[in-house]
Amino acid sequence: MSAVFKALADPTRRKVLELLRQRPMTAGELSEHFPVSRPTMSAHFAVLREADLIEANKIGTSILYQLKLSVLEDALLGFSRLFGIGTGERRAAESAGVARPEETREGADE
Amino acid sequence: MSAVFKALADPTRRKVLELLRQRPMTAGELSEHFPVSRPTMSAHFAVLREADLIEANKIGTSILYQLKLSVLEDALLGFSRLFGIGTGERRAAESAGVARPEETREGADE
DNA sequence: CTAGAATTTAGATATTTAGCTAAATAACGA
DNA sequence: TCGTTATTTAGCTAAATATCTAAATTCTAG
Repeated sequence: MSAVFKALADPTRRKVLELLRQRPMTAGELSEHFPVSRPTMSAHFAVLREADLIEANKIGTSILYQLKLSVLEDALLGFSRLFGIGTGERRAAESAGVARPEETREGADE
Repeated sequence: MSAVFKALADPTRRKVLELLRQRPMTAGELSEHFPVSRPTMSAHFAVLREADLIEANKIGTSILYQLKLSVLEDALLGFSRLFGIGTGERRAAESAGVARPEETREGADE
């Protein structure tokens, strides 16, 4: 999981994932969306691969990258659940011995 | 949002947030859970404060840290929604050629 | 006011990271 | 085979990060 969050820490990599949400794209196609060199993009792809967030498939001379949505989903939901955030039940974790209630945010779910 | 993901990239900081989910704790109390020095922990707290994920309140000679769950929630849900993960309807878009000509929104990042 | 406790700031170092250019690899087509 | 295209690997630099020890800050008690 640490690898996933590490990968998500960089804006370029997050945007790559967003692009891949639409459809698989080659390394070159993805690179066109960013103002950095191809080798730099290649390094970003390597980090995303390392985190198992994308999958590479050689197609001729190109490499087609594809989002592994389930991995992203597992990491995000898994972490969110630790805090009662998201699809799961929204549990009031804020009401523990807090001196002053300064923000009663609600209506997330449930 | 970038600051939040940057903050979440470190395991120590993620664990601090988890601890604070249970109840507010002082810097010293939090530090006891980790094998690093107080100044190092203080730096981690600064990153979390910078990302607006925690709030500091001086209590006597101590500093009580408190999780700002809504900020974490907004970041996590906001990003998840970009991928159709979580609260919304999860549609199976994992298979390759989905390619909806739906003009997907992007650039809501950073 | 002085001592002590909790925390942060300062200053230093080692590691990691993001970026670059140039070169290597791989797959194709002529 | 040769040249072209797509991508990665190598090698480098600059900046950011995580860590430490020592010193400064802030607050409370006595």
